Amino acid sequence: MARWEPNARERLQNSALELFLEQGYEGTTAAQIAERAGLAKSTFFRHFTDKREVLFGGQELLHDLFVDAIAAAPASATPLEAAGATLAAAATVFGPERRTWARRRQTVVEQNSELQERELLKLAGLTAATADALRTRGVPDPTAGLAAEIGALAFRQAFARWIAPPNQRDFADLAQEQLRELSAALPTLDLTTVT
Amino acid sequence: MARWEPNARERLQNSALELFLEQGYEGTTAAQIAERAGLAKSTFFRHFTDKREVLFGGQELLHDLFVDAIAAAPASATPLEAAGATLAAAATVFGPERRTWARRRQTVVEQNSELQERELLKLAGLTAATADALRTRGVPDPTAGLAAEIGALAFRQAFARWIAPPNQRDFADLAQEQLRELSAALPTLDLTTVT
DNA sequence: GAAGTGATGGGACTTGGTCTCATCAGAGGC
DNA sequence: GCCTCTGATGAGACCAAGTCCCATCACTTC
Repeated sequence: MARWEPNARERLQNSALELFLEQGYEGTTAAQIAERAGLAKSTFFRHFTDKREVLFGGQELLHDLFVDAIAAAPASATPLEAAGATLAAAATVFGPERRTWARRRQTVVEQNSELQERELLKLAGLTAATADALRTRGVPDPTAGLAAEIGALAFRQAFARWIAPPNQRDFADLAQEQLRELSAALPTLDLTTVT
Repeated sequence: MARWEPNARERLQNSALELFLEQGYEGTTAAQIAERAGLAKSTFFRHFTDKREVLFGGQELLHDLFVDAIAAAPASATPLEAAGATLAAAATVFGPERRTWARRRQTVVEQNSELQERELLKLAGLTAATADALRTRGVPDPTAGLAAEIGALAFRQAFARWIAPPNQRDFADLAQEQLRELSAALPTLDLTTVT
């Protein structure tokens, strides 16, 4: 019997989510999470810088997927099309097998503002990376920032629908639909006069 | 001589900003802030729920200004014009006399991600309130969310320029300019085909 | 002058998070 | 088969954030 069971990181993530659902985020101690995973508190903080971070794995992966997706988009793609490519890339991460996990995670995040703050920071990072990648591609400001922001909005809305209980549709479908709806709505904001 | 010097809250805010600039945010203790303000640590947490919150006063005021500004906008205003009204309302808070304080505060926030998280949460709250106010006004989705998001982007960019060192221009000017630039850039994102 | 109110001080306590040192399993070299 | 090196872990001391409770004191009101 090995002293070290494998996948300590995963075990911590699963134990954390279980405990958060049972006792709430604030009602759960880092030491409890470690204990359920068969580890010590100090080991928890060796794997995650934060108690919050245990719910935010794989953010670097998304970051790279986004940047690569824009770099790989054809030169003929419009800024919003390039942003749409990031959503398609994200769909490879949000497969159907992750949906129930994402749902459970979401119920926890919704109940705690520290977690919402962390989520906003991560999303802001992805948005900034998207805007940078667009600028690298030659898209000028303020178009690059605007396209990234609209992409982020489509991402958030698509994610919310992907997780909404009766839903069975793919993330990719929902994301493209959201982006299409947003782009269709652009003319409705038209600014005729500014005082 | 009164036992309680007046303006405990303000004194704490000023002491905190001073200490953060001298020693950094993480290098400063809540107890130190309280001490410089002539108060006790427990009193600090009676005035601010967080160590972070000491840098985020007056958020409720902005919230109300935003909501009222949209409610007061003429019925003929387009969604982006209504969003622009929130920026004009914000300008009453960001007067020239607050600029140096805002600059100092910004240097602290830029150095710490916890503070950036908090700032993102506050801004997200304002954005959501703006979108809600637009919906109340009869603006349908997704236009309402989109207009609020663009307003928030204009706000962020205007704020950044307002505190950028050589600047002397009013926040109101900069905000309207940013919003105009963004709305002018909208056609450049046009999504011709979505795969 | 007595009672009430509100802001404060002080200190105990829990938990997040850091740091250091010892320990132990496995890989590879001899 | 033994030795050493490495890497993941455990244990515990330690600091600061944040909570809580209770005593204290200035000011107000009756």
